Amino acid sequence: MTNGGDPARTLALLWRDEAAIPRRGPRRGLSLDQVVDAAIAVADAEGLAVLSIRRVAQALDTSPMTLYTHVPGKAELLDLMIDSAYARMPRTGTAGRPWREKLTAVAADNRTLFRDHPWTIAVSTQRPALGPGALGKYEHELAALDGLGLTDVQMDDCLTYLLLFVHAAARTEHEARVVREATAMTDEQWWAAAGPVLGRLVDPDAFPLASRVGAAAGEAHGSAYEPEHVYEFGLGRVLDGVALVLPRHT
Amino acid sequence: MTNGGDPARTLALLWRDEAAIPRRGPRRGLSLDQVVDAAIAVADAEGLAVLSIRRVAQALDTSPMTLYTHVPGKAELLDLMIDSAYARMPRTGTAGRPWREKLTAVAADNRTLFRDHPWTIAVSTQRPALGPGALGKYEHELAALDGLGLTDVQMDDCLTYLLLFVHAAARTEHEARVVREATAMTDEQWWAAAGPVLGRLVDPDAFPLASRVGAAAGEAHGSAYEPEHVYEFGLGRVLDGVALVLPRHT
DNA sequence: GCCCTACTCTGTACACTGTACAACGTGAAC
DNA sequence: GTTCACGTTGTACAGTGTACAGAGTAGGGC
Repeated sequence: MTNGGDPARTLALLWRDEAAIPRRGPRRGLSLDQVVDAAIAVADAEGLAVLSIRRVAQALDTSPMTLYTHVPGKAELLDLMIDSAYARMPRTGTAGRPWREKLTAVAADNRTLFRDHPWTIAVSTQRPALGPGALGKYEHELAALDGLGLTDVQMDDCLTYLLLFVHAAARTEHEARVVREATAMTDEQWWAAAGPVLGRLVDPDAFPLASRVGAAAGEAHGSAYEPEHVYEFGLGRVLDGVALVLPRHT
Repeated sequence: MTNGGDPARTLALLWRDEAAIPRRGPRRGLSLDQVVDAAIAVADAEGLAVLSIRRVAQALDTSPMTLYTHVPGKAELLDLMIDSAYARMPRTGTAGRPWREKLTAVAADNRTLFRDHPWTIAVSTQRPALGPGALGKYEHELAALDGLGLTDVQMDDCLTYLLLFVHAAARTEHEARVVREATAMTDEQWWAAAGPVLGRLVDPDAFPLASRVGAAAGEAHGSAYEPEHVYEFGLGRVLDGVALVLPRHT
């Protein structure tokens, strides 16, 4: 999705490198920040699927091709959007608190990011666009793992693992909401439509465990996936897993 | 991505409901399985981004609109593709082995699925298309958690948690490969291009932890994300986390 | 054996995407 | 004052899912 072209060009944009801005020609009618902010506004309000160059240009009351003088392409625009979202996301201060609280706060901050800007869930973070936002985020999150007796590599491992979980949980939660809105059907309505047909087509005795456990899980949390429960259960297991890596298991 | 229209219609297709096949009209030149298999072949070979109704029709040497007599739309086609992949994925037998081995095998089988059919990573599994493949998969995976003293709800929780991790790990691994191929650049080449520019633009003292830990992690596993390491480390933590849920911690 | 009609197959059409390209006007540097 | 780098813009291309309408086919009822 992202990672468009020349890394050097993208970095110059991310860090607003003054050496890269041209000295000749007409004045620009728009600043880079205006373009990025408009793109974020569109993505927030209407989703990544609706985000298009034409749509952003429309929001800025200019022509689509004008944007290409500010940004090399859509991929780089996404890089800039992500870094801007990183720079503005919450960074809860937890200095002096127990490590479990610190990591819970890091997870919560990331969850807030994914909820406020669901489009961040879908863009790749491989070869991250290392802008000021991404670096500030990484620095802040590493602080939660500092001083626990972990090696540098272990700190990175644990953080990667934690964020992998939060990202995945946010993705399923977001998918659930998208499906609900796209089908204009709650899970209850969906099951009401699917259940009887399923009952007619499939023999429960052929899938005894699936029938029993599926029914129990469906009854426990409202019918299907309960994102809140997935997150709470998962985060608990993640922290338990990390605890065993710490020199003093606390 | 998936979850198109009428659940009843989709279920009838998934279970190949004979009551739903029409009795009148000309003979069809194609079977549903041919359509699904052709779509899977295209997605395997060329990726989900290239998978289009026109492309599948071309592979079957027919016209695009013909496919719509077999399948209501692209969403339902994806449901059918997924269920077919589920039905054919490996199900390693681990009866009588310790629970850790069982869950490791479940994770490995899913990882194999995601590697053999990377497009399965990107399609939503919310409100899963409950076809024979999905049910068989669920039944088999629950067996790995049976008899450990867990409640039904806990069995579902632990399985969901494990699969969430494998899915997320597979996603980052796949993204890394896509980025590498799309940019025609190895991570080393990318860093060689980005590193010096980054060094010129950013002051390491402003991000002390990030600089130190990032460098250590980059040096430990080749430059950036090492998917194999992420998987091994993560799976270990997942199993440690699950262990504490078991009545007898073993 | 015949007809009706449910069905399959297909070409065309619409609104949408990212962005290459070329033409035109602007304004800073020499 | 001239030059030419640069910003702005309209048009164009190849692609997407699928609605719709027309044409041809064959099973069920008589």
